[in-house]
Amino acid sequence: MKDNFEVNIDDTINSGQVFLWKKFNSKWYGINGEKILILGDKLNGKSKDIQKFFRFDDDFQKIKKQLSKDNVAKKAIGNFPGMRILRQDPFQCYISFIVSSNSNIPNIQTRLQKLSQKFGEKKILHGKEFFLFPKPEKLANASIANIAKCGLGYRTKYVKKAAVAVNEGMVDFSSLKKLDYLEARNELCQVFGIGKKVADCILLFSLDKLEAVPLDRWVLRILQKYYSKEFQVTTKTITDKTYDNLHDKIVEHFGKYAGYAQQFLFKNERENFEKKWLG
DNA sequence: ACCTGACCTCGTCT
DNA sequence: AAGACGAGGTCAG
Repeated sequence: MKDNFEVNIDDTINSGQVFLWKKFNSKWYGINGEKILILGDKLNGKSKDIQKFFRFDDDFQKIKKQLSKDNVAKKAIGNFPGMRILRQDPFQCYISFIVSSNSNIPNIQTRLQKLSQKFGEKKILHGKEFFLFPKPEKLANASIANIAKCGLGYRTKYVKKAAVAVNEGMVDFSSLKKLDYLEARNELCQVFGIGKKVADCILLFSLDKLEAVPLDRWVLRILQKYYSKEFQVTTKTITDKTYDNLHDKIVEHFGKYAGYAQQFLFKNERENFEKKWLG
């Protein structure tokens, strides 16, 4: 709680967790489900929404200290000491990462903007126009043809089915939060279009499972580059079984905050390669 | 059980 | 300027 002043908003927004954020006149405006969040230079610690979103309930010093036992992570944390993991609106997070498969950040952002514009509620704030993230019901009842107009390609049917699953109660986020990590991941993977990587993103970024470690191309690259002794990763993509084996070893190595480790390593490596973030 | 290929679309790079 | 390339995966055979 006491080190909230350390939060680096830019680094946090630009770490591939969220996509519906824009900066106007040095203020960030973002959509989190049914809410519009506004962030100035410093966090307004009074707002409950902001506290929840930035996970002020986490003992950040303790987490950093624990992860710093690993030298590579320590360096990444040193470079981005104010980056946090965000606690997002679960439905938005769920759709966001389903839509992220085999794509890059500008692409993902465009798709989500179009979805919001087409199916989300319009709001005017500070004289600017915003669209809230669509409600599950709205997406569930949307036609395949209309969803497809948002440039989702083959992910169209994933989104439709995933929204229906939530709308009909097959997927219930508050129940998932109560399950342990692996049970919750198995549940999410039942949804058409959600594999282990996407499930891990949803769990880490919206369902409080800090031991979730999304193993994407970047993380695999990082493991090859810096952890050839600890984890033998040789391929660009991995099978389901390798995913689980690797995940077990990673949690063993980093501990229960492994998800935070992943985020620091990911951010650091992407910055090395100057990948694009949000505008 | 593993492995491989196909997959939509779009921004970027030639 | 048109064409190729690849991007934070998943599913099906």
